[in-house]
Amino acid sequence: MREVDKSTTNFYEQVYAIVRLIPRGRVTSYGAIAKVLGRAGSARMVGYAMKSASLVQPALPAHRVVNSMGLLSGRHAFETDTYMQEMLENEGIAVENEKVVNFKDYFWNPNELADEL
DNA sequence: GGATTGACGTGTC
DNA sequence: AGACACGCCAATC
Repeated sequence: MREVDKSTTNFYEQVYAIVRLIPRGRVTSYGAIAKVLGRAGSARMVGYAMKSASLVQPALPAHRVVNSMGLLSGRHAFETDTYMQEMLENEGIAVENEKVVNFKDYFWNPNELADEL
């Protein structure tokens, strides 16, 4: 676990940094990201940050971030409510009924790259 | 500056 | 299995 800056301003940047590191064809959860940031249990903050991520450039692969159940909870924040699903399917991730199929199998743990942060 | 809100998570009932 | 409750903490009103 790398030491993270406690500055709240950097909190968003930390989130963005991790999201950008998500490999293609993989997904992760808000809780996992929050955990890396030392805010385990505060996954809401991650989601909140992601909401503003739409304004960040380059655009983040936010479609690869879902909740712990693999549900595309943030799909509605995209240009179209189907954009997120289509994007995931385009990367080889099956999405059924608004949630990732075999989510556990596609799950990417950001803790593995904590050293690079 | 207190109250409300939220792209969540885990535990109970 | 599905519904409900509570905690978390920054941002926004």
